[in-house]
Amino acid sequence: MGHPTILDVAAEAGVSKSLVSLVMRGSDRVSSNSRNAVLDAAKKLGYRPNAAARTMVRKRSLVVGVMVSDLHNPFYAEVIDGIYAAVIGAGYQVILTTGNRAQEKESLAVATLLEMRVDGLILTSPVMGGEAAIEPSRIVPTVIIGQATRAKGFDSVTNDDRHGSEMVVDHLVELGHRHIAHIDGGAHGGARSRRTGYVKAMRRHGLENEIQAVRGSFTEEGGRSGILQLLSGPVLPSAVFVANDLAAIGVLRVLDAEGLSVPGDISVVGYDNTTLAVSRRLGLTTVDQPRFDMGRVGAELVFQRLVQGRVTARNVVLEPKLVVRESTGPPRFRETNRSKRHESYQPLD
Amino acid sequence: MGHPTILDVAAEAGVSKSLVSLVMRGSDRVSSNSRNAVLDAAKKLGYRPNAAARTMVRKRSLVVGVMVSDLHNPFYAEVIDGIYAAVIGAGYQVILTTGNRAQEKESLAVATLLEMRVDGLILTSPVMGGEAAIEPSRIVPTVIIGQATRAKGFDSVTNDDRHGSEMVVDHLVELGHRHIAHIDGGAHGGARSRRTGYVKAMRRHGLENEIQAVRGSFTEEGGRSGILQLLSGPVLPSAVFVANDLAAIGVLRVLDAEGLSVPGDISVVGYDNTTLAVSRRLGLTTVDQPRFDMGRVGAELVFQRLVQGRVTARNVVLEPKLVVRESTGPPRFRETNRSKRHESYQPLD
DNA sequence: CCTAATTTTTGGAACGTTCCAATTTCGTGC
DNA sequence: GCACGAAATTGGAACGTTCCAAAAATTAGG
Repeated sequence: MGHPTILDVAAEAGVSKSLVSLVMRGSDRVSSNSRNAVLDAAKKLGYRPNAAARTMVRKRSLVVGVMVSDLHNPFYAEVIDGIYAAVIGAGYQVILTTGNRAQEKESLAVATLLEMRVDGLILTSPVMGGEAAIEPSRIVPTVIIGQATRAKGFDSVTNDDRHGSEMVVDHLVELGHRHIAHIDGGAHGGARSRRTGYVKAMRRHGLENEIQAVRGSFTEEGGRSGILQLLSGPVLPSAVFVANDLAAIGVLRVLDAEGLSVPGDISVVGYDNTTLAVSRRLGLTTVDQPRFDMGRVGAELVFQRLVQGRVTARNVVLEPKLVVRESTGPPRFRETNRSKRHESYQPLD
Repeated sequence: MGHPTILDVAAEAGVSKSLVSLVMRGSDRVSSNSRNAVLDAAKKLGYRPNAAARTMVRKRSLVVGVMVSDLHNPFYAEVIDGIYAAVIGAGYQVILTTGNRAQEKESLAVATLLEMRVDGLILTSPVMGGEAAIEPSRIVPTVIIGQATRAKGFDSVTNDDRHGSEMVVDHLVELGHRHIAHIDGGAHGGARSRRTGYVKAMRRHGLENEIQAVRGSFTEEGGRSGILQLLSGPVLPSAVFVANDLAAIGVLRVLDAEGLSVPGDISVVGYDNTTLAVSRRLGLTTVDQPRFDMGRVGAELVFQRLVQGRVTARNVVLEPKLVVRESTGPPRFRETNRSKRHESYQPLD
């Protein structure tokens, strides 16, 4: 005989199953006598409500499901913290599954959640992109976190990659840099915005002709190959803005091997403020995404649809924050020198 | 109107609900005519099985629940990979919850899983220790990963902390070190075994009088305070074995600030082989726990109880692996010098 | 073409809750 | 001590599946 049921508790307490149900749901229209009898019986038998049965009859589970694209990336841990805060606060539960960065595993993970009849679904940067949300969003309020999208049926929460990049360039310009290069993150969504922000800010500062963006990727190898490209060029930039921290680590490794000092010879900036950025010797200047808030807001968007019945899609963009550490500093040569050297290339300003 | 049910599909396909059920479960005693009709109808209506209903009538969910103590620690990500591999391979599903290193949240996370009627439960190093498993294990096959226990009703999977520590000492001795200090991890379970292994190995090498273990913790701050203690002592050890990588990072930071070179002036070893250990400039020599296998074996233990009906508790201890990187090297002075200097303290050998 | 054996299909009961309308119990005022 | 309203309690239906015994359809053998 497996789990005791509400009926076992009722028999033990000498009341009806309905009364037990009432007590379990915390109703206040139960005499304290009965309540105690039921509670005692439940404890004695080790009763535990059966969520499956409850879900079936209520037609909702009071659970929000989260598909985490990559548990290896501590980035999502904090997003999940934010999700938990909002979801638990609303009296719901959270369950997680992971797709481990593989498309078919992600699909399976989402399917599992949908079959469990979660009342809301949160997807963190699925590899298959916004596509992943289309089908689920027809069934259940769905939010994508960390991937911009302008789709109709679901919501998204992202950080303002473009503005984050602009802050990086502003910071470097303020330090006196002019020749600021960018190693981008490839063709991915976020990568493009970060690149756009870089270009836009450079233009804004009148550094149009100093723009130098090379192809990289969101991996250490991407940073490595990017910086090697820059090193093989005619002029070394005085600062390089790398698409994310991991790639920035790749850059630092190469610079180290080449005997170039950071930030003496060259300043380096990453993006994401991962633990990588704070680890060891040199702290990496980087951009911090408001991860906790991204999770919290994601969950809130779910509840807006769930509770208030909102149906129009919302795409929330949160402000990132520049975190200045030791990998950036003034350029070695007074910038006036450099700009003079380059003067002939500058048509205006 | 919400989800279509098996009855809707049956009506659409012009067959009975039982037949639809049969098809959905992949039975082979269905004519291919009916199968196709049902499959078409299901697709047309967007049918998705209701796990809650299935769980209720079958009295099992085909789900293994995992309570992850700390999603911020990438250590568990790989453990979870191992769990997934074994669980999915067995035709079950995985769902995760997290306790975020807080006792009451862990309890809630476990309760959620139990109410969902998971068929097996895996707990990764719960803060409340083995206690956490006692109650659940009366209901469902339960395994604790990463925390040694000799309890009766459930299983555990750990790495051999003692042997791991011994390997560290062996490695350092082989390099020529004699004065090897240890910064421990506090009163925690694993910390104690690591310390024991250190002491045991030192004795085995006849270095009883070189034993120097100071109190630390599994945090960066723990490493920092530990090394400061050692630095304030009369003799600087030529090597220090730190309780885990995070604390080792703390040690490296202090050494760096003090202008001591690693491994020139002092060798440093961590434990856990986290990404911290490989990041940036210096690779940290450390001990790698077989995380994937720990997860896999954990899941297998669940299935042994679930499928084969094993009832006696099993405590599986897996072998860790020494990973030698650049933070260890021969001591600066030939060891003969040092041992001569210390000869008077050594009664034997 | 009939019968028996086999394959395919079916309806009803069960799973453990919640919901709801109906019933019982309790308390109060006269 | 009775009537009445309020409070507390109750039993049955429903949720969407699986299971099972039984019915229906098909096939094979003569």
